[in-house]
Amino acid sequence: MAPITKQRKQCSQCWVHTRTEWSVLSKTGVAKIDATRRSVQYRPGESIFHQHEQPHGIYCLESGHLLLRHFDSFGEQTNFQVVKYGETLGWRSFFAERPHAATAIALSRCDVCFVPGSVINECIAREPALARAFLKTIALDRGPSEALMLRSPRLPVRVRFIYLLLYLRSRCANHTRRGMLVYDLPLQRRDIASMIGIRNETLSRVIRELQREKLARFEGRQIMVPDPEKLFGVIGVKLPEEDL
Amino acid sequence: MAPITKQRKQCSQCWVHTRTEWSVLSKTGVAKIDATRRSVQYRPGESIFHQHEQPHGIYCLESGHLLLRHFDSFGEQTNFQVVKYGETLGWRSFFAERPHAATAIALSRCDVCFVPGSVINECIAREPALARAFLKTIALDRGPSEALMLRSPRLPVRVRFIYLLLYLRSRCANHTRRGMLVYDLPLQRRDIASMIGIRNETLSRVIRELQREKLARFEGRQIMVPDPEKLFGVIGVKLPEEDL
DNA sequence: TCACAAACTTGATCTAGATCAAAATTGACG
DNA sequence: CGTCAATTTTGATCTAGATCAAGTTTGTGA
Repeated sequence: MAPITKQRKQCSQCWVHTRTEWSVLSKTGVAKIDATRRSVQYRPGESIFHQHEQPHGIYCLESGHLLLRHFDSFGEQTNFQVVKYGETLGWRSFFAERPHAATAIALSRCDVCFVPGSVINECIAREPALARAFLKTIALDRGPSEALMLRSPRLPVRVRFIYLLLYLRSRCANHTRRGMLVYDLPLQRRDIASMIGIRNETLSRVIRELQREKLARFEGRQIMVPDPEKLFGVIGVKLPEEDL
Repeated sequence: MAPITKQRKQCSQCWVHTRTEWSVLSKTGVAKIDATRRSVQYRPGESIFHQHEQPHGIYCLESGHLLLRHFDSFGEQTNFQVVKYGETLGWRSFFAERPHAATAIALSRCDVCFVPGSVINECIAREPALARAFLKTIALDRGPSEALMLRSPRLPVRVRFIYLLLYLRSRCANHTRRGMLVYDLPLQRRDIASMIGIRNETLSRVIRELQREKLARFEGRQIMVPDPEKLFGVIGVKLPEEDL
């Protein structure tokens, strides 16, 4: 089935616009983007762009979650990023002027806008604030330290998994009033395992262990963490005050 | 011993200026930077900035090599980048507006210029081309795929090591006319091991093995690769024509 | 050029996590 | 609601690479 293309409401009225890099743009800039963007809906499993393809612009995720997945020459695949509604994607390859290093796969129903590169280039030339915004986005994206923690082969699997939960917190978790952290994962076990470079079976065992230690409860795709401070304390990370 | 501060020749006459992001700047821009930058010389082992420090600007490496090293909360350290003369550094944290995620350590005698953030901000606001240049730099920096190959715990150590050689090629290797690739590493064995997350001893064994297979010859800090195409073929990477 | 420390290599074990092989659970669809 | 396929869990082994313990080489400074 081909993805569904439809014209949506204006950018200036789109809630996403206020939360992304575009928010720094002038009205003229937004109008220019609005005039050329294209909105497409994807179903779970469909892909938005493919590894090795030449990038032609930047995407904007209006709803849903998606996954960035890299295939290497050994046939192994690694998921290295979850993208949440309200984020932009595809900028790294676009600004690097290199083929995409990953494939973006919809995890749920996704509304995605595509903004052509030519328009972005124009806007950046005219409004330095947009460049600043993207500079910050790229600079923050999985800064070396975070990537290092998730993948360092020297760290035990359970540590890497807890780091992953830390990473996923802002993307698929909510706090309840009792301070409990609740994840609604858009991911299967296999996808989770692939994010920290381990096998399915190993993930199962780690989960069992954390469950036994009462650090977290796992029910299907839901994870409940009764005491986040305790869980993340295991990896020596203190959560900022406002997060508890 | 305190690092040596000295005033050097003008930026406009510095060979580095022509090869970095600054090259896109107007004369006025360059002059502005020249007026505020500060040049410092470091000896091997000295550090240029420290993990957790707040960034105040961007550095420019005029000569020498340095290493970016990350310390985690488990006391492990990971080297994740070699910076070569003619490159800038410190931009990621600067643009992310976050503390440095790594410490920069001189591997050899290094001449480093520091450009204060306020001037960079001014230049970027005035000349979008500079923002573009940095966007490209950050976007290219260890794009996910490269980082993934060097650190993926699923890849055997020998594969990660060959990927490391591929990565280091542009930073500390030269081709001879016979097509042989010669590395002059500014790194000790332990530093190399730390870049791919393995132990010293394991690195020794991998080296011995590659030597035995005649894929490379190791003499101290020099590595000779008689047939690069063959070596990198092991990891399924084809070098672009112009590199052979 | 000698002596001591640091860096590196080698060999012998040990173990975390992979791999293999079933079972158990979940889910999708008629 | 029942059936079949996909996903996940569990258990039993196996192994790459870590760890531990000597050696050996290299480098540095008197």
